[in-house]
Parts: sequence; structure tokens; C-alpha cells
Amino acid sequence: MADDGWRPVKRTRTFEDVLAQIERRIAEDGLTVGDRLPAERHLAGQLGVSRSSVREAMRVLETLGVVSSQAGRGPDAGAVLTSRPDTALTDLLRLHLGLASLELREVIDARHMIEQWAASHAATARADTSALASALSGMDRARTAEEFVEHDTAFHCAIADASGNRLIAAIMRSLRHSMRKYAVEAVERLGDTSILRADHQRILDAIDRGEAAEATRAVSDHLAHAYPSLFGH
Amino acid sequence: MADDGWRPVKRTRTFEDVLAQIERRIAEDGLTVGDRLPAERHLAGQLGVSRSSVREAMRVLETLGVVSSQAGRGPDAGAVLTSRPDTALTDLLRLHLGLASLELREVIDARHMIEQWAASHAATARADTSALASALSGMDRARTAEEFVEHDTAFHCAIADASGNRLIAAIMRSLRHSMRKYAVEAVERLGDTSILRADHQRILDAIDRGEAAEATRAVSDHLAHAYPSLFGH
DNA sequence: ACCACTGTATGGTCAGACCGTACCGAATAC
DNA sequence: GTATTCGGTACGGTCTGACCATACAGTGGT
Repeated sequence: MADDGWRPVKRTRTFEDVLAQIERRIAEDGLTVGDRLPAERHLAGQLGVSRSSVREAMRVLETLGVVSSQAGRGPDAGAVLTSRPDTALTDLLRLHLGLASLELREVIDARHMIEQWAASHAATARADTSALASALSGMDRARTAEEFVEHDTAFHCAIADASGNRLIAAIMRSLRHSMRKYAVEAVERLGDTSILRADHQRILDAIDRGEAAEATRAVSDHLAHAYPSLFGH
Repeated sequence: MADDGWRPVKRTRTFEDVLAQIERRIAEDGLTVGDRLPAERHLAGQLGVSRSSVREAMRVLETLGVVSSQAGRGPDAGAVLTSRPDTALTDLLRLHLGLASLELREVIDARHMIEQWAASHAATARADTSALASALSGMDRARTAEEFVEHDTAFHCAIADASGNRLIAAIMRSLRHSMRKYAVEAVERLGDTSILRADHQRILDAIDRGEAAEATRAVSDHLAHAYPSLFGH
């Protein structure tokens, strides 16, 4: 079975080459958020490929949350570099949950892990908690389960933001987003949200006082209250 | 400023509609991994759109790791539903790191969080550690930093796998993958890997004995050894 | 100074064509 | 009968060239 000397001529698709070249340019030219990419037609001409291939590469970059395309003319038009990792992650989770290649339990466990970590680090960093407080009062004013969950999500995402880690905050956002439907059901099933209110206050106080261990415990207890069927040991 | 009765005709792009319909079909028909999607030409004809729009939707699904396209004919050809969340996450991290919208420190902190969680859960679940042991012996045979890091990555990903959470395992894989270059540098700077070897053995033993707290501590100490500049408190 | 009109560069969409690939099946060879 | 060969065909991959909607940049009139 010796080597016959023949090799496949090409394995990468054109749009993948385009993608690689765009990525290289971003690295070499030090492009950052807000900078513009060349127009599709120009890029196609300079790279010697069709506009379709450039467009497919753009679609990939858009899916991954690094570019945003606007039609028209002027400074805001064209393909602009952005940073939206959370929308990409949200799509990723939603599709894989729909495919049943991920189970809700796995998403909730991941959320549990992240919330504990974020609360602990927010406490250690003595982070500003004004966003937490405002989400808390939003929950008090909520009249429906949907409204409650909306502010609840804001509260927990604010904890992730306060941890100072944008990657973890982005993952947190997408986890909450993809669980939104189930969170509403859980709140409706619970009925009384006063226990959750007390939990939230306890988390907020722990972070305010910089007590990391207490913040971790408070988050864990809170999730056990919110999802008794999953965390009722 | 009353309503003048006119509305924008269309807000969503064609490929987004295609995407939504494919997603709906996946949910309604209960499609799962391994099932095939209609051919691009058929889909274009049935949806009344051009093939380009269908292709852009396909590219998005491929980017998110839910379909894989193969040319040719037969049962393996066409767009097949798959589940590759880790490749999507890897691309996401790489691009956002390149854009400087994420910093290495954030990635390493996230890895720290996941590793502790995974080791703790693997220990609690009394998971099978044969994959860990084999990665360990691979590290002993490694002759270069690259080889060492390869088996080291396998070791730590095996812990994540052993935790039983596929989402967290996928995130772990992509984190390690996007950090690969820096891991090699860290090993080269360290020179002697005997400390790491002892750390790995300690982690393995703790998981074997089902001691979750000790596994968590062992992982934390290990990362402090591997990245003294970042974790040397 | 203001305003309406036109030019133009941009992304969005489409139709149609051609290529390479890989299976399928019929004709052929043994 | 079985094995081999070879054309047909259903795929994705790519390209071309066209047209549309959008929204800024001038331009010119008031």
C-alpha cells in the first residue's frame, strides 16, 4: 500500500479561504470593533473569487457575532466589526437544544456553575451593585410571570457582568435566554415569589459585604428554591 | 403623527426565513442527528427562494455546528444533521480573541471555573478514569512541549467528559483549543513537568476515590503551578 | 441657510450556468 | 452467475451578471 504519488488537489472551500484571509487581515492590521471591512464587491475582486463566496464568508462571520452588515451608504454602511458573542451562543444553544443533542439539565447545571462563580467573584471584587438593586425593584413591580422573569434575568446577568469576565457574562446571557421559556413555567408553578425575593436580597447583601463564600451559598440555595424538582436533593 | 397605514413590507432577510423554517421543521418533525435535510435545489424550489438564500442558511447552520454538507450522491451526501458545538465554540473564541474583544485572562478564568466544577462532579459520580490514566501515560511519553500539551489537553477534556455534562465538556474543549498556543509556551517556560505530573496523579486519585472537595483543591493547585504568573496570589 | 432631487455605493436577491464528486445501475466481460 | 466497466444522475461548490431597496453625498434651486 505504498504512496502512489497522487494527492487531492483541493480540500478547502472558497469561502473558507476568504474567511481565513479576512481573519488574517484582522490580526495583521489590528482591526477592532467599529472598523469596516471592504465592500463585498471589492473583496471579491481583490481575492479573485465570486461575490457569492464572499457573502458566505460574511454570513459565517455574522453568525459568529464578529461582523454586522448594513445596506446603504455612509460610515455606518457595509460590514462593520462588532462583538456579539452572546447572540451567537444563544443561537448555538437553541439549535442544539432543539436537536436534542443537549438536555435542559445540562444547561441548568452549567448555569448553576456560572452563577456560583460569578457571585463569588463579584463579592471578592466588591463590585458595584446598583444594577442588581434596580433589577430587584423591577421584580417587585412585575405583574406577570413573564415580567418577573425578565427582571430576574437582568438580576442574574448583572451578577455575571459584575464578575468582570465578559466571556462568562456572555455565556450566562445565552444560557438564561435559551432557558427563558422554562423559567417562566417554573415561576408560574411556584406561584409565590416572596422566597425568591428574600434569596435575591441575600445574594445582593453578600456581594455588597464582599462575603464570597456566603454569596456562593446564597446562589446555590436560591437555585434550589427556583427549581425544586431539579435541585431538591 | 397618526398611523398613515403604510408599513415596511419586509424586515427579515430571506435566508433568515429559510433558517426559521428549517428550525421549525427540525422541531415539528422531530429530526435528530443523522437525519438528512432536503437538497438545496429542492428546498429552494419548495420555499420559493433562490438557491443562494438556501445556501446562506446552510452556511449558518454549518457554522453553528448542526449540519454537515457532503457532495456527491447516496445516503451520506447532502446536508446531514450533526452535533458539533465545540467546533462552533472554538471558532467563536478564536475570532473574538483575535478581535481583542476577549482577553486571555478571561478565557483562563473560565477554564479554571469549569475544571474545578468538572473534577468535583466527576468525583461525585465516581466516573470511569481509564481515559484519564491513558492520557497521563501519554504525557509521560511526550518528548516535546507540543506533545505534552496534546496529552495534557486530552487529560483535562477527559475530566470534563467524565462530569457527564456535554455542554460543559464542549466549552472546555473549545477553551483548551483556543489556548493551545499559550499552553505550549507555559510548558516551555516551566521546563520541568514533574510537578504537573504529580498534580495530575493527585487529581486522578481524588476522582477515583470520589473525594469531590479534594479534587477541586487539586485542580486549583494544579492551575496555580501551570500558570504561576496568573495564579500566584 | 434650507430643502428637494439625483447620483451612487452598499447589501440583498435572483436566475442560470458549469464543474467536480460520488453513488447507482445497466451493459459488458469473465 | 459473478465481476468489471462505464455512463447517467443527484448532489454541493462556484461563478456570472443582472436587478432591487436602502441611505448617504452631492447638487441645485429657493
